[in-house]
Amino acid sequence: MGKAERTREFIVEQTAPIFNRKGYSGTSMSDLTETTGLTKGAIYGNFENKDEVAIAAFDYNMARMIAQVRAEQSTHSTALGKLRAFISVYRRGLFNPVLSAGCPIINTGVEADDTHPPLKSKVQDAISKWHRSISAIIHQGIRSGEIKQDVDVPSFASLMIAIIEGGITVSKISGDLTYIKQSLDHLDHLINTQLKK
Amino acid sequence: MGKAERTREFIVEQTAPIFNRKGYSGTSMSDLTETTGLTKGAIYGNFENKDEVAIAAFDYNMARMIAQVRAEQSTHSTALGKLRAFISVYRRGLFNPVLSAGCPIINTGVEADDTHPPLKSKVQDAISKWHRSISAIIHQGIRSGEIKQDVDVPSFASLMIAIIEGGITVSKISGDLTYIKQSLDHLDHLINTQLKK
Amino acid sequence: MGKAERTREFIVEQTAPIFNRKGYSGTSMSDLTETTGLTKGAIYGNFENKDEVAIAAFDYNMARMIAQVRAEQSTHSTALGKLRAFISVYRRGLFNPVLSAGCPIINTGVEADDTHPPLKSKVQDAISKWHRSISAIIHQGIRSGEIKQDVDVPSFASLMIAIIEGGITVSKISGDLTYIKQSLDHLDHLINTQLKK
Amino acid sequence: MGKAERTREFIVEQTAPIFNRKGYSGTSMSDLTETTGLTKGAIYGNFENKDEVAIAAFDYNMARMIAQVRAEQSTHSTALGKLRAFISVYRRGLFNPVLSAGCPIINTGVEADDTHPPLKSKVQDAISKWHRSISAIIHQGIRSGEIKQDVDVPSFASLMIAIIEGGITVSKISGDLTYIKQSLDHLDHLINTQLKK
DNA sequence: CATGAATGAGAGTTCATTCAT
DNA sequence: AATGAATGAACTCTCATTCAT
Repeated sequence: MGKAERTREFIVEQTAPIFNRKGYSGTSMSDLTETTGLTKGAIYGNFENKDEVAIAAFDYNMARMIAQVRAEQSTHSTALGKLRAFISVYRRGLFNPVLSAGCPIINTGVEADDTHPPLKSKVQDAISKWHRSISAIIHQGIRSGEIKQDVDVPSFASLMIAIIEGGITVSKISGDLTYIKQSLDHLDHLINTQLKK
Repeated sequence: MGKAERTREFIVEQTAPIFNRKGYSGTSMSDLTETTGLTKGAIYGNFENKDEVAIAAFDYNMARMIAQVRAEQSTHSTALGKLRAFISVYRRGLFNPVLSAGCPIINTGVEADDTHPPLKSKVQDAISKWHRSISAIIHQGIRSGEIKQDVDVPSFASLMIAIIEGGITVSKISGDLTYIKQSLDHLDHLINTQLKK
Repeated sequence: MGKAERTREFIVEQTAPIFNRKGYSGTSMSDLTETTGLTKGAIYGNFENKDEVAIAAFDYNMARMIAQVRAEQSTHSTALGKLRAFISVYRRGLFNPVLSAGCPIINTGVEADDTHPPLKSKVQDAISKWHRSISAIIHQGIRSGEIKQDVDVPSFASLMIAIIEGGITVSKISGDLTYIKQSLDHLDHLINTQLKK
Repeated sequence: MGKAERTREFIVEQTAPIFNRKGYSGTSMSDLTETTGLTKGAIYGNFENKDEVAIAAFDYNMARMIAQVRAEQSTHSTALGKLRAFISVYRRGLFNPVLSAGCPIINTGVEADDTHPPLKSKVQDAISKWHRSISAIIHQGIRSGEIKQDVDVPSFASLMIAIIEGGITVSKISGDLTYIKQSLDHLDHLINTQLKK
């Protein structure tokens, strides 16, 4: 890994939490220089502009979350276990460095939706990918006989995402962990009653 | 209502949708003058600063939503009907002028959480109030015999809010109405199976 | 004249000589604020961007030169007199506030040619207009019988412009007034021998 | 020629046309690295700073033009032939690689005049040298009996330079070759009528 | 009260130059 | 010598806010 690439990664690692916490327009280039200890020139030497840093930061935040889910999933061999891995990651939720400022999908999506097409598109991709990932796991569980055959897979995936995101987001902005707890408990219950044979 | 108050209301009505769509920092004072057709001075004559407009806009958006819920509730005399009124309002959801840019609670809360204490506090109040309102309706339903006695009222209220907000928010940012539909359908189901006697 | 328009004119008057002296890219917004005593906001309140100031400054410089020529021409009723008015203005040349930093057509054209299409186009318009103006005067002199009938009008106009611009520009950059003096003396001679009947 | 000197020449050859086209401040160090394929360090290893490259580039452009004139002059043994060599070089003018962006004397002089003393001084030297060169040829023609004795030598040299530079510059910025053509045709005529015995 | 020109701090960005490797 | 990442001053431009009219 060359020096440039290392610096690029360093900048992204350091600034990704700030973008997640303060949003795209709430994060200034000066925030980035203060956090990294680098100068503006150093950041512009490694990124075309602020957009590119923000996009890399979103990618980084997503990659970290996906890595956490994968790590959790790797300890489970069943489809239901892999599904519950999402819940486990979000249950650690606001104590988890990536999610402590709320889920990057929502944080980024809510701001970008009407103001920042490139980020919006990134967020939409992330949601689609997540939806496909959940669906694939359920299908695998159906094939393996763990999960009921008559499940409406895309609908369940949509509901699962909505419940998780609703829970974490309302807990984050209200400061009350009840929301995420109730959401995830309910989701566990749904998995046990609606999916599990 | 004096002229000043009428101008104040006019400004709030015109600018509330912009704040909901573009957020606090994404909305400039120039957006406000362009939308209202007024001058800077007219806005500063009626509001101390941008914060005060934003807060009034949030209040206005919330008041409109509450009014819609109240209108819907007034056509129902049962607790379950009143509860389902929330669902009806959000089901019209993204076709509804107030919610077309997503729920103001989430839109405002997500941005304000780490950057704007006064708005954050407004959002938290709105969530608490909503939670209390749902709880009160359930309690009333219990007293009237419509709703099971052993319901965990605060937990149900939390879950209800999380599911609604998760659905509308994920639908908004993904552009896919499935999320809100599945969420509200599921919530209807929960009301029928977990609350209704 | 409203206040905005007065400020706009003030900015242009004050900054036009700087643009002519230092060029477009050599003139910074800070040069403009220092010269005018205004703030950046005041300039940006009256002009879209630096380009717009530069274009207005070029127009202003051209207008001043044209005004000088017109004033000189108004004291002559003959075509030859009107033609010699151009020479008179350039003869005062480098002692004249507008031309003291060289002719704005050349100064602007040389820089803009490969770097600034809008200014380049302005300069080309100015040259065409000047060419047409000279041609029209010669034609009028032919009609009135002052000027020989067989003159190649466009060629003479082109030569006249080239000689004037060559003289003033070489004098400006060499610091030696001989060039402009010889050029204009020769041009006078050409008018007397090639045009005058 | 050592390696360092070869690199230096390579840089100058490659960048001289850019400086002539875009000017000193319009040419960035990045333009130089892109054009040469070298790195910043390579350029700073061979030149103290951008000024030094610009000066070397001006010298190179002038040397190329002088070489073209010399080559043309070497095919003529008479003073008038040597004088007409200047015209020939400028007649190829805008089709000639060195002059295609206009004459470096004017391009550099106009920008440097009020902003860059070292380049300005270079330009002034070039003009003086040219003036002396023309004067020497005329004197030689007088001595050899080709040229009239009563010619005002310095004045003719000044006029000649002004006409050439006016022609090429106005043609360059207007995009109309008439100016340079009329200027050089007229100069030929002047040589035949005012100098030639 | 309303106007809108002006303020001024700070935004994102560029670029000649330096220096550890 | 050459590299190219990093510097830091200066650049163009924005925007919430003020205040003379």
